[in-house]
Amino acid sequence: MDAKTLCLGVLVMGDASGYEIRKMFEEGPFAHFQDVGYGSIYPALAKLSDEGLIAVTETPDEGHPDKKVYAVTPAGRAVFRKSLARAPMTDKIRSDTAFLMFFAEYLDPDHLRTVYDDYLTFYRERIRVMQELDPEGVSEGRLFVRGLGLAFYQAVVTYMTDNRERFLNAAPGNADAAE
Amino acid sequence: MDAKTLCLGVLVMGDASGYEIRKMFEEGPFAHFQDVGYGSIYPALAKLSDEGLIAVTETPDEGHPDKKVYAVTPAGRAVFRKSLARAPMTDKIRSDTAFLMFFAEYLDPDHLRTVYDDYLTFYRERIRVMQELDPEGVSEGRLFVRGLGLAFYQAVVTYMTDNRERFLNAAPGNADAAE
DNA sequence: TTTATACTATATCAAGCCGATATATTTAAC
DNA sequence: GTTAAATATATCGGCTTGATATAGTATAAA
Repeated sequence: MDAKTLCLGVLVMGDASGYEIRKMFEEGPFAHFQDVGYGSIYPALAKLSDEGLIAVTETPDEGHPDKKVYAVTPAGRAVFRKSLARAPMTDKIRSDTAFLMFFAEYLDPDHLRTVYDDYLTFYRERIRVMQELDPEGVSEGRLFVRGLGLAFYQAVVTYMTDNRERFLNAAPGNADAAE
Repeated sequence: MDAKTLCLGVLVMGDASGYEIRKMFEEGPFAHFQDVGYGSIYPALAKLSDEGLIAVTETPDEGHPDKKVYAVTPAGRAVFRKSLARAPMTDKIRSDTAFLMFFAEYLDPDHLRTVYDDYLTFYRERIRVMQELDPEGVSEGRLFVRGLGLAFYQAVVTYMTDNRERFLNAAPGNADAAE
């Protein structure tokens, strides 16, 4: 999904600024399966605005300087619906930590242990935060996707907890460092 | 991880051509947690070559035309090890399918069902392929990462199998199509 | 046998994305 | 009273992505 579609998705749920859209992907409901940064959001909003798919309202007062709140237009809603009607492309998972663990034998054992435990801590914390959501009034889609995310994070934590000692001891550590 | 490090990683396991490197990420042992295409691989190999981190051997005969086989140099091995010594950045998961399911209420129910079942089929097949690997002579790191991948794919399949009927029936379908 | 399809193999390109950075105000903390 | 964090918009170079071009080889079908 391109940045334009992601922005439209956030806006069909309610008006938002570029900053607020970013927060949705950083900490909000999309954080565990999509990401888009300012460098994509602001150009996307400009293009969507040009195409008449969203409308902007500038609010100069209200504390912060020149906040621009965007709202999706009926045309924007139609375009968003059409985007969803297409077959989605396959998932993309990029885990540098998995790549690093793949090469465990090339690593200093202490570094491997640190990376391993930081990774576990990160996902345990993420699960904790996700479990806090109050399901009251939340859409079926959002609840389902949250459950899916929880299921696989929990699988990762379980696997890594169960195999921790075995893996950290089995990895020879710095195998051919003196080559 | 940038394309250069990913290429170095493949090459420390054994000499390979650009085409063979690509296959490692398309179908090989890295397929489920990293991806890199020709558009990144060939420029990366050129740069690594310039920097003396890999050496190229052209084999004009042997059937195919001008196949270039790359081998990592001692300097390349050192650089690769240093890359792994850094703290890896957090995982990036981009699931357009999850995004689509988040907005289930905006979708045609038949389309949602099709996407849902295609997704399940895709991951069931991926699990089947991953389970085929013969663990004989495979490194600890590779076995661990494969187990991790299997664990979370299985979690996804289990969750989606268990919640299929509930979700597909609960999603109202085309909720506000006539707005 | 010829034709078509798939595979091996390298390479480039436009469009778009990513991470970092710049700028500036406001709120919160110490 | 000062520092740090949060709010807020925006840009930029470098890199990645997906598509495309090119071309020989192997395999299978007609």
